[in-house]
Amino acid sequence: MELEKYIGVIVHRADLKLNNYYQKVVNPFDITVDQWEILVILWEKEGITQKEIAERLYKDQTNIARMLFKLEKKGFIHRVTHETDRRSLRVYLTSKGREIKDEILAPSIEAYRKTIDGLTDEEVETFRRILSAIHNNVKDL
Amino acid sequence: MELEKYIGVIVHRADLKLNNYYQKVVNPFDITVDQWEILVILWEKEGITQKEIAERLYKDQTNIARMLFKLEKKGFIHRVTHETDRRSLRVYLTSKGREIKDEILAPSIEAYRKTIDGLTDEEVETFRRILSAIHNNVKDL
DNA sequence: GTTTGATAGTTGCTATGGCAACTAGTGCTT
DNA sequence: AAGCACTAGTTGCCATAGCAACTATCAAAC
Repeated sequence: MELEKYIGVIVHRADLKLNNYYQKVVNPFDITVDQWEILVILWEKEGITQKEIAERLYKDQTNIARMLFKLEKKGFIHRVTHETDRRSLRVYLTSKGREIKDEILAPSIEAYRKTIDGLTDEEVETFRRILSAIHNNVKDL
Repeated sequence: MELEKYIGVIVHRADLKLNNYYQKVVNPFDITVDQWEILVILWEKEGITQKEIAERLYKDQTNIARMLFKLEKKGFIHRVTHETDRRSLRVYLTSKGREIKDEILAPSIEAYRKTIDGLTDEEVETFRRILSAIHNNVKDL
């Protein structure tokens, strides 16, 4: 069976290019795409724990912790021990972390627009639906 | 804008799950998914150079070299200097590398089937077409 | 035939991903 | 209150990804 027939193979290749492109978009802000994802969550709601961020992003708690460490080192966020549960850390934005929210929005939307260029709204919706179905098919296997 | 609206984000999440599932399929053969991709190419044609493998897989030559090193260490392939161009290395399968070809085919096809479970042929084709369009939209940006 | 530019591959660095083992704090049970 | 299972987070290990700098070789120009 040909390599390109496997859905995983073509999705992986597309993913790499997409990530590559998105990385160029967020590069000027001195963050990575994954760090940007964390910031998006925090712009929505501050004070959540590392575990909650991991769940919200469907990512490994281990890596969230490491990314947060880098974001903290770069001055975008800071972490404080949870008042009632001293195992947990609440994550808050610094002013630097809050400031780039508005700056990054326009290039982000522009990136989204370029990603779906030439496709109809219906095609994009169809794509989302089928990708979601595929995702569901393999997520618990 | 919501995180899940970004195509790159949802493609990335799906990619991780797909890779995770495919990894479980090839695990019994003591290889990773990316190493399996290299083997698929070699089952098709032996004696090609590392550069050719990288081009065929749209991957970084650097990483192909490292993966080949691991495949060699595990005894699946061996490399010999090109007869006329001593900079190049031709990659060949060992008997061990050839043997797993047939063993791995059935589980691979089964994995493919599970991936697209519940989707019509037309939906799969549509998905391939739109993914390809998205891929093309970002690949040179 | 020597210089010069291009090419194949390697090494080193930093990024995330996923897993296992570990620490420290929590909370239930007795 | 002592014991024990559970949980949040960290550390270590190995996987790929992408980039820059490097070595060795080739090939074309002179």
